[in-house]
Amino acid sequence: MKQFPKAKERILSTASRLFYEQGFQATGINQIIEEAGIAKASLYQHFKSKDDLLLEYLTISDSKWFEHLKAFLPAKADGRAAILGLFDYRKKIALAGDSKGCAFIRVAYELPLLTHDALKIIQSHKSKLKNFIRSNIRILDNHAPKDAEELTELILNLYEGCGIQSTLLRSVEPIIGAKKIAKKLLN
Amino acid sequence: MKQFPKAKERILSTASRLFYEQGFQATGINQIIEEAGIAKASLYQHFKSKDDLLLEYLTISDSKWFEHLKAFLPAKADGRAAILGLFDYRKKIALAGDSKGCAFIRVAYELPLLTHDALKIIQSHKSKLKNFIRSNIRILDNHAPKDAEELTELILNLYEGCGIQSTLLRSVEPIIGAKKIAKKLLN
DNA sequence: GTCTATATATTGATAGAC
DNA sequence: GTCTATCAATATATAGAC
Repeated sequence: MKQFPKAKERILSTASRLFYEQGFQATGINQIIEEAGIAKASLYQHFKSKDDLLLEYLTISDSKWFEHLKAFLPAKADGRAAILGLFDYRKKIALAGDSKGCAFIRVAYELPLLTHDALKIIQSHKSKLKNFIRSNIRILDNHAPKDAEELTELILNLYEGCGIQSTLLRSVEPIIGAKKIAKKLLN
Repeated sequence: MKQFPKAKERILSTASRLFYEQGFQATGINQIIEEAGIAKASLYQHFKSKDDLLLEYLTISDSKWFEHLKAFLPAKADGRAAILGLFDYRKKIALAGDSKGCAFIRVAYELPLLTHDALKIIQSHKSKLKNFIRSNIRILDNHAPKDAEELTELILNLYEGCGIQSTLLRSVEPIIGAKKIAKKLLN
């Protein structure tokens, strides 16, 4: 029988939590092993380096984010409802006590000299987000493809912009306001 | 006769450059003094701590940002031209070789447990930016105040959103696209 | 696989001479 | 005000016993 939770999983979940709450650089290996309750050598048994831990953190955060979005949205939400649900999703996360904004933006802005691998994961995540918006715009849009693409960019920027405002102001108001605007844009 | 540049100024400009290029935590006191060409004790003669250096960096960046914007915009630009100029300003900065995105967002996202003072400077900066947009919207807007405020938020989110996209993708295309959209919104 | 103990480098900050 | 020398703490990472 396998232990639950296994050491590797405990390390990864602890590191993920700390990376998000404090930032990557502000989180030391020592704090991770202490809070995970394992020895330092055990961490390096499972992860090559701290950077390796970051890659796994980003990979898992990416898949979890979309899983949770899917679980959050009403089963048959598509088109307009799906896009508006995206703002509700952001609002829900922002309201969850200790939100620090988008985890991927956090890492990208903290580490301007990011490794190629880490940046690729982040860009891939945001690309999938844009695809999500685009495909739902196309469902409802009866305009030319060019207009649909422009609306996609507008909604995406509105979404990212309100996330920034919300994080800097420590308030959900920018998200609420952005959703109202999105509602009109999608009429 | 005073030296030029004085030690304090050399420290601050070196620290500012490194904070922006590498991030705050990734920049050590040792690197700052080495590149500034002064002794460590001299740094602590002028600045109480590294956090103190951060506060001065943010304060100066704030005022310089608006100075440079003013200098960048055509003398009589107001209303529509001023807002579109804002996107050109962002584009110009993004094209300047080593751009790492908005300095204030960088700090806020890197340091989620920011001191009250630092966060206040950042929020103040973004508040001034919103005021800039709002006042220029009001010049051209003949709608109700409520609509003007909504348009202000939309433009602000569009501006911040394209900054994020541009930084993550290492491309100016999101800024160019956002300006096109802004142009239509302001018609 | 997990542990203790250690290695080496670097961190932010200070004491005290000049 | 500027310097050299040094501080204690912490960083990431590894060696080797069990």
